[in-house]
Amino acid sequence: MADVTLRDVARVSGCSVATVSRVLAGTRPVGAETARRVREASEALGYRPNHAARALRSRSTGTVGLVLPQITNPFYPTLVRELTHALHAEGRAVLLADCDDDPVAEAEYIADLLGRQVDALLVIPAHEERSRDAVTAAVARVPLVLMDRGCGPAVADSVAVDNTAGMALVLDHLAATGRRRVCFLGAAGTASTATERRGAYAAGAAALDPGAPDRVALGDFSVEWGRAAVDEVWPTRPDALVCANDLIAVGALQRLQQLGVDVPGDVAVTGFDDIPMAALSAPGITTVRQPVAELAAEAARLLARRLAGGEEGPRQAIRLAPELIVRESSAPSTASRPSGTVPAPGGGRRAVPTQTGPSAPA
Amino acid sequence: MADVTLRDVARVSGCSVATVSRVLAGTRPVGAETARRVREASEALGYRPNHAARALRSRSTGTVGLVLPQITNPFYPTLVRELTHALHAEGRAVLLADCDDDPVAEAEYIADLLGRQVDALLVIPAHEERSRDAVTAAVARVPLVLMDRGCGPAVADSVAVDNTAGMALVLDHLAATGRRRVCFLGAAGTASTATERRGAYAAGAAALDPGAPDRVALGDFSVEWGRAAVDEVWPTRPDALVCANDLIAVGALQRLQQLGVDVPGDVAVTGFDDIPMAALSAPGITTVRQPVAELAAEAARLLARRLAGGEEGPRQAIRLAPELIVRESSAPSTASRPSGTVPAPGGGRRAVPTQTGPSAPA
DNA sequence: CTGAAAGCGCTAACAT
DNA sequence: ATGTTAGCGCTTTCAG
Repeated sequence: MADVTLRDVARVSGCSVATVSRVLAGTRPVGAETARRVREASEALGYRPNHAARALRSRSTGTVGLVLPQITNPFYPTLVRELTHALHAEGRAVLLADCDDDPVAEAEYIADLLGRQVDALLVIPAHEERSRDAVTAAVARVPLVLMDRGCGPAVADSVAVDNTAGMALVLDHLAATGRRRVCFLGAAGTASTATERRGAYAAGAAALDPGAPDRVALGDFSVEWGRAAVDEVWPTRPDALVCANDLIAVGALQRLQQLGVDVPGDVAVTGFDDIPMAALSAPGITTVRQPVAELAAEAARLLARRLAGGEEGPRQAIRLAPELIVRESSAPSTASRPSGTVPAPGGGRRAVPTQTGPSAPA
Repeated sequence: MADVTLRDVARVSGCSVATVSRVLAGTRPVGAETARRVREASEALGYRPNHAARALRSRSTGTVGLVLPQITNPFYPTLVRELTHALHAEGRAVLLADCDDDPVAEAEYIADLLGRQVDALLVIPAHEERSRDAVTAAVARVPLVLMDRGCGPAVADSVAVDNTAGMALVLDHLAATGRRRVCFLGAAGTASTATERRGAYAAGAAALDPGAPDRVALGDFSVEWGRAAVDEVWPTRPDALVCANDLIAVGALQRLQQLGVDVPGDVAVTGFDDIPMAALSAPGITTVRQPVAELAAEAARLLARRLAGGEEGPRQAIRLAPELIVRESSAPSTASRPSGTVPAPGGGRRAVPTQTGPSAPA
């Protein structure tokens, strides 16, 4: 309450402010007895360092800015949580900015955060191209790590899941469970998550069926698009819908159920990200889980490295391996129907089960 | 990049640092011509105020701390978004701390944020009692607004939805659609959201059925509990499950579907909060929508008031009215099935629809 | 190992 | 209306 300063601690412990500073920061060796007295006094007075003063003097605020496109995107809360925890563990605080998918707002937030002397920036760019200038400008001022999405080649250090590997996990799984007429419900646009996932689909789907790479519908990463996409592709009678993220999968599932289509009997549905809703949906959605805690830890590590080692060293692009989470939405089409369910009207061939756990690694 | 300071601007524009400061902050009248020169120089040099210095001197960082229990609780992302937008609009930045439902961590974050000289604190307390000391201590140092949950009587200004009114909306709706054997799936514990909602249920349910106030199962605010709670209450054959939040409702719905129970034919299910999942669930969940944007705006307003007007004025406890969102999960039990849907096997009586929009006010 | 002193960049008295 | 000056609380030379 009463703002206790270094001077107060110095007075009470009977030494100079310099000594107190050294004890508390551990910057330089201090006599054991003196150190004890200082710590005692500091404790007794309830001393709290004034970060503003410290920042002014040491040019470091112990603060990092986190700029993201939409906290309401269900993939981000978990990421934010892991990031804040990782950074707090290093004694840093997190300034949060939600730019609402607007690159202009994003640029303003970045500028504002730089003005507030953040030590570093963590950015999930809102747009592949339109975020680039602001990010590039920021990179020149502070360490900056890009997360989740890219923003041009080698613009900054980056950490993301290996989307290509994730899509391969899905396709392998579908192949192994007898699906052939797969079809991709993806997102148009240049976001790296969109391009990488659809690229990986195109590359891998040919192994299932020569026609598969062309069975692609592109919209955005939303539930609404998932619903609409089903109407677009259903006439081609696919036996699996590979969705570019879980929201699309949720939408697809809804529309299929509305149409009376049996999932997974008639068609399998898969997602990407493993947002909470994927597990809670009925049927549960088979998806690719991003290693969120590890992504956060890597980002924090990269930042720490730049903050310590200065600017040197080449840009790093870290890709972490995802994990396939198998749920009911992709149970083999050959599976017998669970009891308590009614056969769909369209009627489809189906037979022997192969084995499907609620969650199995690839 | 090159750190331009007030002095540089002063030198170039040919006046004193004080004048420059006054021009840029607009604190005091300055000659038009001088002001122009200053602004020009500042522009030309790319001057960026140093917030650390400003904070040290003026004892105001333009920063507010936001402490919450769990960003992964699906109700909070929207709130966080609205709060950050409201505060950014006033030129403040937001320091985020997720205490992971741990009052001890919460206390540490609060102390840390105070050390970082936040101008104010926004706290969603993790615990009704165990958060109190930290909050009380913080209230003595900076303006503080409690959100969503309480933390003892009149500890600080607070903003929350009117839980009692919300529960009344639900009960009225159920009564109007012919439900009588209602039953409450709530949360034990002393969080205000838990106590107020179950209190309101107990108070209002008697109007439907004398036995209703006693048909109560208490657990926590989770999907898992929703599932378990169904097993606990289903033997009493209720025709409506009033859930204390949407997560419980989602769990209840899942378990009911697993049991082959028809919703809303056999039983209606309602939630509270209107998290995104409530709309996306199948059937959509009837729920009570919190006026999130308004809650955020009120909180920002309260903070601004304290920040401007000093400490004076009595503590305010603002309660905002919620809105009932009617979805399929509570359609009258007499409703006919939408076309394109397959009859469930368990077979339940059902008939004419009354009218159900995807979203209707009470 | 410790103390004295010089600011970090800015704002707010206090002069003029 | 403008300039001068004194710090905000801390870290960090530089002496001792």
